[in-house]
Amino acid sequence: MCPADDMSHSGIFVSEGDVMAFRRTIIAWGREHFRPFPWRFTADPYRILMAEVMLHRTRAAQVVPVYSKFVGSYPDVPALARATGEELYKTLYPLGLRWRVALIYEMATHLAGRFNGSVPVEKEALLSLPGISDYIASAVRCFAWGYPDFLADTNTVRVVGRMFGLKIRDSSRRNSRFRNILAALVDMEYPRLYNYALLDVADRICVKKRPPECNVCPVAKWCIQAGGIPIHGKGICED
DNA sequence: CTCCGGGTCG
DNA sequence: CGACCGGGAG
Repeated sequence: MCPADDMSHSGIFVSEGDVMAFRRTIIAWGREHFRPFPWRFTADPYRILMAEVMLHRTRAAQVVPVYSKFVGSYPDVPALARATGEELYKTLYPLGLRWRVALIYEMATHLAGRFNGSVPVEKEALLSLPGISDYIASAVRCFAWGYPDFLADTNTVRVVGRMFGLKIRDSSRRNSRFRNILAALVDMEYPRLYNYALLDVADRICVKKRPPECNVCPVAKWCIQAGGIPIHGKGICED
């Protein structure tokens, strides 16, 4: 029996109220350290979807100029559907992963053909789009419509892995224990702010490079790695 | 579960 | 050099 199967008795969180305090704390920190990427100032699901595809295995800073040029040239699905492959290739080339050019082009075809030029809100429909899996589907649903979907990527998995002392592997973002924790932690009232904050903590504080910045981490008191856990920490769980 | 992708920048 | 707000193939 590992921590996190029940948040309130995980040894990390002593009660549901403690979980709420965690959410409030990370959101408060997130508001002060919000990274102002251009795709964070729109609720247009099309633009958020395109941003997430561009962010796939690509540094956010590298995406910024390409994203801005892209939405200027193709502000909506019809405009994208009219684009030529050569135009798209030139716009997206600086991002690398050139298979994304064909993917985005194909995506425009699906959105225009099957979804009347709009981005579907249902998880199943999003997952039916080419190149879209759990992370991007959830990110679009949360950031565009405010659904409290959890985000499981290498960064958020690293944060909860350290918090709960779970061994982090390449497969952890698809592991049910990690996913259950991430799902249980999401703030149901402010999911956008919460998920932005979690991503920003992962990027600015809980960095992959060791050691992480635990001395300035806003949620260190709920983290085994940071030496928080006041009373009965359950220790490391291997698997 | 493991492995790969790509131009770009810290 | 190594790593990047993941997804699909093997």
